[in-house]
Amino acid sequence: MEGEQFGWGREEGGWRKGPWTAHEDKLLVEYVEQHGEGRWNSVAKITGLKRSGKSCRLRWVNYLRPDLKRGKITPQEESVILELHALWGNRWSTIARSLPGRTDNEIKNYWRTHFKKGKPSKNIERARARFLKQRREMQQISQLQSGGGQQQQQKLSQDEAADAASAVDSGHAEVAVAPLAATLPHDDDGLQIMQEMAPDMDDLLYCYPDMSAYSYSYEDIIGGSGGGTISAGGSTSEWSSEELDGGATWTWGSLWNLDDVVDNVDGASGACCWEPAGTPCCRISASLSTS
DNA sequence: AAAAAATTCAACCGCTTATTT
DNA sequence: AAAATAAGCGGTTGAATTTTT
Repeated sequence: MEGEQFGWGREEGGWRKGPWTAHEDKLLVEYVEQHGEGRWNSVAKITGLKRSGKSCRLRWVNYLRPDLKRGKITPQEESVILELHALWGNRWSTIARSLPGRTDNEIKNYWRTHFKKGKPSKNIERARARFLKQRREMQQISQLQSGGGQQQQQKLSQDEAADAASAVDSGHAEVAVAPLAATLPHDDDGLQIMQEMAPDMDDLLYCYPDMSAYSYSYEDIIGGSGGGTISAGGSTSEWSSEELDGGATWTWGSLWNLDDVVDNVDGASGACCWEPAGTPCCRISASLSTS
């Protein structure tokens, strides 16, 4: 008999259930090699495997298929997921069609564990905490050395952040985003946090090393849909975000790709607006550099 | 060091849609 | 044309693993 594995691998109504054993996988793979995909109910008849057709199909589609991509979702794939989820909602299989080698199940799991509203990813929260802490420390240091030749970049963005803070009261925020620097904090997925967009808003702008960027926005900012543009180096990219299943208290702000923007782009800028009356709009102006 | 809490993700369920008989 | 069977979809579950206390 093949490994009567512990756990919930059980028999029920004639069908085996629970985790698949290596031997079961082998039987299924051999069946597909011989008969092709489909006709899942005959797997049991032909191979003697005690699994329902439904179970066989699932195992093949989600795990055994040779064209599956294994390993972690890449930052690029993540952007696609975010982008398409904004567009299509929970149409996982539709989204999966744009991600070769990834299954709807995998994408659904990824979304739920990383972006489910009201539950932003631990990684991002950790990175945020690290970022805020570092910023606090920086402020203390620059107070101690007040007058000293502190990094211009830092000064600049602080000044502009102050501008933004006052602008936010009138419903507008304009914030400079500091150039990408090696010292910026990053989270475990390789995200780099560039700068808070607007201090009053609980909102961060994230940027990948490859210069694709998106922002996450938190509850008190938004409850609806938004959209806007960001442009740099002569190319403009539009973005929009739908409202999540009515009355969302949390959603990501949007994303934009600067994929086609290369080399020392200065003065990238964009604007976003959120629909529900009374919610603040913010204008983003970024200064990005790839070196 | 151990226990508890949190996270992950493979696999399940019920329902819908498509295909076959 | 209708019933039966298969495939496909999305939400949910829970054992195993990882992280935190």
